[in-house]
Amino acid sequence: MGVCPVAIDNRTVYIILGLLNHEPMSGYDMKKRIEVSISQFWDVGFGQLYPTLKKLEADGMIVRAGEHHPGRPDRYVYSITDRGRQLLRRWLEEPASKEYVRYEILLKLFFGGLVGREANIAAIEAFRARYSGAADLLAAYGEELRLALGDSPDHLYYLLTVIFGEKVYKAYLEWAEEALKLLQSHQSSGGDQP
Amino acid sequence: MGVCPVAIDNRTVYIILGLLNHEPMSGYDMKKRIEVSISQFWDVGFGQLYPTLKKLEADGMIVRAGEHHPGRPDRYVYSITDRGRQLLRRWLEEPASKEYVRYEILLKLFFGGLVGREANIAAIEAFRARYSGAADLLAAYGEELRLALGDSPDHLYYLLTVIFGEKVYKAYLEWAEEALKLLQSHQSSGGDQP
DNA sequence: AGTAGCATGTAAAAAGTTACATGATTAT
DNA sequence: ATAATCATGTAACTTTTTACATGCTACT
Repeated sequence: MGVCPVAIDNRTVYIILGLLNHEPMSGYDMKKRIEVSISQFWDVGFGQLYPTLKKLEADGMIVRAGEHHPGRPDRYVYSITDRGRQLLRRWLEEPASKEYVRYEILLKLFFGGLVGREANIAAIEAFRARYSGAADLLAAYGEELRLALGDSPDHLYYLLTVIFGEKVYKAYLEWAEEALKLLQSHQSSGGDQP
Repeated sequence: MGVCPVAIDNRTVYIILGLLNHEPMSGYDMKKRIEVSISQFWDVGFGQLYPTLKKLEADGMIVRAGEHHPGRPDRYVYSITDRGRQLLRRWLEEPASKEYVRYEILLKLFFGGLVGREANIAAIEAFRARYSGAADLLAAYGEELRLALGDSPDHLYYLLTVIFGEKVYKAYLEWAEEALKLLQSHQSSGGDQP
């Protein structure tokens, strides 16, 4: 009591607690769950996951049940405790921090005058390729979720995050189209030295 | 030669080189420039900027001209060297890394079932408030840039990054509207303990 | 007299990435 | 046989954030 033993800003903590609040699972399970949904807006690697699990257990936010299947890899299933659920709820009720983004493509375009049209067009094409498939996949997943909305109160919340992705990916693709048109209409002379 | 002395993944390096490629300036100047434009898609703090300047100078990518105004704070103006320009160009021609995003609001909504409607609605309202003003400001800046397109070949590239922001912010706001409507139509029973 | 801006930095801590290490099982 | 998946983790490194430290000038 008194001193808070768990880091406040470490979102890995809350991702773990959030997943365990739904059902007990192993670190490996968490990683898989994260990959198919959460990673789209907040990714977590093994290098963060396993150490954070240890810390959360030491602080009594989660408990570990060792499952030693002889002849198979160890598998430790974690569950959330009441203290952990409290911590999770406290975080959920705090205002969310500002969005954090890093777009290397925009960095390169911002300084794009140095290299000329072709390199910049190629960069935008690559960007578009990254999202044209992803947008369709997300839309399909969104459709599934919309149909299964009644199955669980959580589905509505999952859907909100999927709709976010749908809109943002659509914005990405529209931008790529417009950017390519703009670059093609303004023929710049390229940035190579004479 | 042989070993590359400058870190490959440190984008602060390229932001510095990109700015200096345009004109010589001090670290403090760079920070201000970054704040009004680049920070929207890649922010850099003083704690990264000054140490990176030292390293770039040690590696011969930039040179420092000391300006000791007696009675005023020291001011060191940096310029890019040919080696620095080479490094910048090499980076510009490489494919851009994948976009990196962190949306805490989506994390909270994903686990939003635990706290009930009001907290989630408040989070989305706060998100909307963050961007409704920003979107207008960006649009105004975009208009200026469109009118001044002929003044410099760089303006077209700046405009591309501004259009990106316009589209993405618009997507944010549309999502917020839709999300609020969805939450209000599906009256969930709240997540508090009985 | 106090605040804001100019201008430089450092130190420590936190967060995140990457690579490595181990070893079983299952599918091709 | 070989590759992929299951399953755990550690160590080193890089990156980023936060807080601190200094001191002058100009404005209110």
